[in-house]
Amino acid sequence: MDHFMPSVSNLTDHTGYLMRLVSNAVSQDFACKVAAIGVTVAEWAFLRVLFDTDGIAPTALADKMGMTRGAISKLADRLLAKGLIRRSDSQTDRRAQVLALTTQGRNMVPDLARLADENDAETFGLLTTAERAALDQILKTLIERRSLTTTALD
Amino acid sequence: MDHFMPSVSNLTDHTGYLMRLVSNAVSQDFACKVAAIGVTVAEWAFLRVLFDTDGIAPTALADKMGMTRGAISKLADRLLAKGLIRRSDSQTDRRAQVLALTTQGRNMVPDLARLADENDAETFGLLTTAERAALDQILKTLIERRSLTTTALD
DNA sequence: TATTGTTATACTCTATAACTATA
DNA sequence: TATAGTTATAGAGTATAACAATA
Repeated sequence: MDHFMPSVSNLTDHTGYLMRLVSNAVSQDFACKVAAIGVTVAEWAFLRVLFDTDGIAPTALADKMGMTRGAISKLADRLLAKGLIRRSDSQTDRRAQVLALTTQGRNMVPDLARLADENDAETFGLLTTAERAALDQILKTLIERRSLTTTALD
Repeated sequence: MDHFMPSVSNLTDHTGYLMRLVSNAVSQDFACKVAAIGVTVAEWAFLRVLFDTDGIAPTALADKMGMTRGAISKLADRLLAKGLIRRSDSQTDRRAQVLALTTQGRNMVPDLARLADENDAETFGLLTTAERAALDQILKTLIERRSLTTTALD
């Protein structure tokens, strides 16, 4: 007499689960590092985009970052309160706004970038050069195929 | 006259950033799928652990899942309200409790596991077999080296 | 009518710590 | 005193939708 054993996959059978484990750990480590400078991970990404695309509209930034306009609005409020960005009215469209870095904000970006470099090195430095290259390639493949082009991929 | 150009790394130069992008997208997709059954991603993991380790204490579960006792307590409240788990007092230690699946909860796990399988296939099926194997291996390496043994890795 | 940006609401997840009851 | 579990608080992130002003 056979028992039909329903095969129930383990959590760790799923690549998505493994990735969430690693990703959350890396993000939390990074969050601790940037917290020392007084910003969050989302704020760092916001500032980094403005570093290249200064004078961007909130809606455009939302598209670029894969966030809603409401979320961008709240983030902008916080960064404004911290004196890291400026919010001004568009000259051409009286509904629209323009977001830009303050001098303080702009000066902070290289420091934050360095922390991001460090964090990446600490975590992924554990891998061989080949493994690391493979991982980057695979992640970029997934991002492309799934059109997760939150921030233009170079 | 040289300008010293401070090199500021891009967001996409960081493996951690790429991974967060992919991981968040995968998790959100999965969250939508399991929401149809009425649970969250964290609740799925909770139920899946109980499926193998029925009758576990909250503190032990917190250790196993890499969460605080407070977080486990809130999760347990929700799962209790949904009728998916049972909470009883330990026989041996009157401070301690025992968490176990209800019949309804146990019956739900294979369905959830199937959704997790599907979600994984949809996302990582885009990769070649070799790429997928490499990704799993690399993630497991990172989890081991960083001791992210939230749930025992097989 | 559609779009820009803000605001309100709500929910998940996380972290810290105060609290009780028991050991 | 240490441990088991609960609860309160707070902040980050996410999502939806109502709203006022402008196009």
